[in-house]
Amino acid sequence: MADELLAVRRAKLDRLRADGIDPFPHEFAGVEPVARVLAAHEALQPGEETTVAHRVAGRLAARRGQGKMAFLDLVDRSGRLQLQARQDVLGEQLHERLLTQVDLGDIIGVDGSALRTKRGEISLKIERFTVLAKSLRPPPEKHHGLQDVETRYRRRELDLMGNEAARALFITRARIITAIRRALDEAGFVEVETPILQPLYGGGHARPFTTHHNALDRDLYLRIATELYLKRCIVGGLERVYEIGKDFRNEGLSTKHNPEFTVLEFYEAYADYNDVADRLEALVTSAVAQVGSRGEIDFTPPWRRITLRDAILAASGVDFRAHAQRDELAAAIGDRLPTQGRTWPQLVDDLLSTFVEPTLQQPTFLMDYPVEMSPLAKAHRSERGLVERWEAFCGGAEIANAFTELNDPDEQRARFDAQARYGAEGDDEAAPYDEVFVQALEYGMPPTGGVGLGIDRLVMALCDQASIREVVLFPALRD
RNA sequence: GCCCCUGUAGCUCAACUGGCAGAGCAGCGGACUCUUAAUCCGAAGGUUCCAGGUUCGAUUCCUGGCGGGGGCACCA
Repeated sequence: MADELLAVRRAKLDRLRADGIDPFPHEFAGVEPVARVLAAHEALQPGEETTVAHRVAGRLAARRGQGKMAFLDLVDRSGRLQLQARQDVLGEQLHERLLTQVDLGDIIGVDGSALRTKRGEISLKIERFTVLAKSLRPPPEKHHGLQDVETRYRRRELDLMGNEAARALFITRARIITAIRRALDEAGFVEVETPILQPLYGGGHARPFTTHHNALDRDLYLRIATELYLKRCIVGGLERVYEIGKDFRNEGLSTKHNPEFTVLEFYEAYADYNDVADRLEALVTSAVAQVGSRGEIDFTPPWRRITLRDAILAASGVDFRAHAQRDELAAAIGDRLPTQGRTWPQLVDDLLSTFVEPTLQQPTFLMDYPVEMSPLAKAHRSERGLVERWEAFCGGAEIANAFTELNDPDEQRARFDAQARYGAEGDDEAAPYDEVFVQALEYGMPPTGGVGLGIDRLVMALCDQASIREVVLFPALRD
């Protein structure tokens, strides 16, 4: 019974204290990662012992043997190391304490000397050990790990503790982000932090979360994007800026959507959407170089670039450019999609998500979107009615979105007015008018290319994970 | 919000067509100085998610609820 398991561990805690041992000491200096110990003794022959001293620390993960010699497995963030406990080394009292008062799951520190056992495993012969933190609850099952999906998400610490693959994945995630940050820094970008609490949300098409500031007695929104603030940094002359952080969207949960998600946005003055496409390829390439890529997707540049029009035409036979009127387009679609009550831009989006998006397994840029779908993008230099925008897809999902940024303040004002009309017609995701942003453009923003990249989606693609919950440490769940 | 699947010991999983709820790991007692999913002996461990219903009898079938997973819708 659970209570008995807890009581046993409590009793051992009391026993340690009774023996004058602090089960929660303050520090344990000079610890080496176990991977370094293993690497240092590769050359040892089976049965060979050394006097090379090492100090390691970590969680006790397994124990074999209960007699005068026992083997223990110690796990730290770098790996797993076998410890050899010998009564003739430790003495009867300490040996007994190690085997009876120390439990699986306890954090212990060990001083010992390296050897390779007769069976060939590099190990540390325990000369001294220290309880660094007594574990009062039983750890996950030692060889199946923690399997229950709900518990893995809700109690991620147990998932990380019990499942090597989970630890490895989140380390990989961190390395991907580091690689991207380094590549941007090396390209002369300035990392900035813009408000998460915003008086007005903007930069995307989504419903926001609302919160309240007591002292100001006013509602604030959690940002849905960093776009408008980052462009104000461009206006101010920073020229190359980026931010990596959380955006929040008040929408449903799915394997591809978490209400808070990590996004990279970067803006580059004097660049257009073609230039920033090249840069995104380069960023992802540096991430792949750091961590490799599991799965079927080949991120080697250049990625396929195809216009949205040609992609939809090839997949569905419908040319949305030939049907500028809503009813005409609906007629061309016929009964392949429900068209009732859908607007022209929504129909284009339906064609994209139904016929094209699922087929985009390998990295692909879809170029040139209708202006109605893109209030912050600059008009296409040669195609009337389109803007210079692309979205990047892989594994059947969108990972990035970019445009040549609209920097004409009068046109931006007109685009906001159009959004306001959509809002009045009932689109509760229409972008709100942002006068401060438009005034910033009036001071002059250089021609600029900007990109938003979904970090969680990228990690999913690089790590071959089907659910965003596998790549977010603490995903949103129902209570 | 809708559809499908799912919930059994601390953990990982069994339990035939409705017939005494079981095993492994962990824990407990014991044996063991080169084990590595250590092994062996012994004893224990349960509100089968919750509430009803059908039945002589429900982990099993039915209804409702709660939680989870997947899909749809939503979501650029």
